[in-house]
Amino acid sequence: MLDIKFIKENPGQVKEAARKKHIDFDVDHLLAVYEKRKKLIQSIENLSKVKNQANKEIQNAKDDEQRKLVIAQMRELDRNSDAEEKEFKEIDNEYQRLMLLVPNIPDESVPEGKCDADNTEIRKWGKIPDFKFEVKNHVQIAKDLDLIDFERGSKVAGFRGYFLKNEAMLICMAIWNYATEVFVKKGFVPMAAPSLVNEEALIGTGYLPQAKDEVYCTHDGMYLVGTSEVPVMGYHSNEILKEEDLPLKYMGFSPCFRTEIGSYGKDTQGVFRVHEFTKIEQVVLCRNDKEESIRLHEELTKNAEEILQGLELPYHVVVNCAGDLGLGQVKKYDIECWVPSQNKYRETHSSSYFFDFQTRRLNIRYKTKDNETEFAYSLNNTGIATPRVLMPFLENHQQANGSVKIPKALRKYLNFKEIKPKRQ
RNA sequence: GGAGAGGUGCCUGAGCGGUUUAAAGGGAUGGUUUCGAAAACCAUUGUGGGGAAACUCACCGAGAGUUCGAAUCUCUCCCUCUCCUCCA
Repeated sequence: MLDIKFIKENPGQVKEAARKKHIDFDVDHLLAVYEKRKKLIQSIENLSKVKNQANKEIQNAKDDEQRKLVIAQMRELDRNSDAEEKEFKEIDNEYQRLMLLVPNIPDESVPEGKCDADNTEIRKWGKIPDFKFEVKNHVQIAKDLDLIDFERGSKVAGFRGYFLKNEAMLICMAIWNYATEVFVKKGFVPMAAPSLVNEEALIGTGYLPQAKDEVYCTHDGMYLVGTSEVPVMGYHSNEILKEEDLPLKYMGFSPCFRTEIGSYGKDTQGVFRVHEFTKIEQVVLCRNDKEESIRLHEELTKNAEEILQGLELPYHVVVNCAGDLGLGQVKKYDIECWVPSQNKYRETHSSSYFFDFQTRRLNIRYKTKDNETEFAYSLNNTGIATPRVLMPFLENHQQANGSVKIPKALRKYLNFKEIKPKRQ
């Protein structure tokens, strides 16, 4: 959510943001609704003032005669105010609805573009492996080594269902342990967060109302989160934090659920795009300082890169074009890992900052040293998502003999150095 | 799931139809005092909207209702606590 004062003073910037993000939003309509709402509020408040004064008169009335007279006048006033209040409710609903749909302004450095194809690479790490044998994709590797059972997965969980088995499951747990250790060392507070949440948490983070199709909801009006960013951001909702406690850095760990509506036919094989997965997420609240946001954004991105380097996975970082930004995002980097079978990089991480877009919705503020109350700024980035990372993991570490080698960083969490073919 | 008790300002907690522009205590901030501190005393101390300002409106879990008037009465919902039941 943006500040209505900002929208009023800078309608051009908001219009430009909508254009750049390829979002259809009528700024002039919002401002018209806002002005109408304001006039109604003023009118209703004037009436309240008159009524408040009349109430004092009733209290101070010397006799019943006078009291009855004022009461009669009040009844008349009430009759007129009912219609106005009804009109206000309608206008206010419309105003609240529209305010949730105003896009945040992308940073000047965000390139033009419509979709992920227009994202631009800013750096690369790691050597793309040069295999001297026929490369297998991760689905084949998983099948050959009995690591993931997709057939039985779909039997139980439907399309995109899967069971992680044997070393695949152990590796996922090792990756969680490894990543957790990295984040705790960096001062992040590790947190197992709820994945079943109420509507407020999803509105607050900017996933609802506009992306309703992508979220699972339950029969009792709860929702399954697509990322622990949602519960972890909700953690401090309606709170006033202390400036000296900022930045607050959390490592959220939770199952994640995504309907993947709108991605029919994409990545139908394997563990890249599934309905249910597990993710470690970095979530940060900081002061309302643009420079600090930018600095922390780079830091969160580097943290994720460090983990990929530990996993010895070649990757590159792209800056997302404006059309590939979410409603609230100011700027986003995706980190994409090299996938040998596809001969391209695929997204494993997404690092973004929001300024106060989320914290306004969630009402997360802090007291400055001068005792001013300000909205905090928020950021988040993936830490590591499993089993998605198994796709580049299994493929990049595959060996000519069909085994998969385990990178050193994970060895202390596992009692094997490679995944060997199982004897029949 | 069943029964009961509650949700009030930064915290504890009073108020149960008009004197509440929310008592009292604690905390915090400033001041007096002091070589300095503690203690004591004095003062200040919520949020949001409108307005240049004076000022004004709203907010006592959320929403609706009764009333000239609601923190206070009624209804619905949400949440917390205690006990029981069940349970990984």
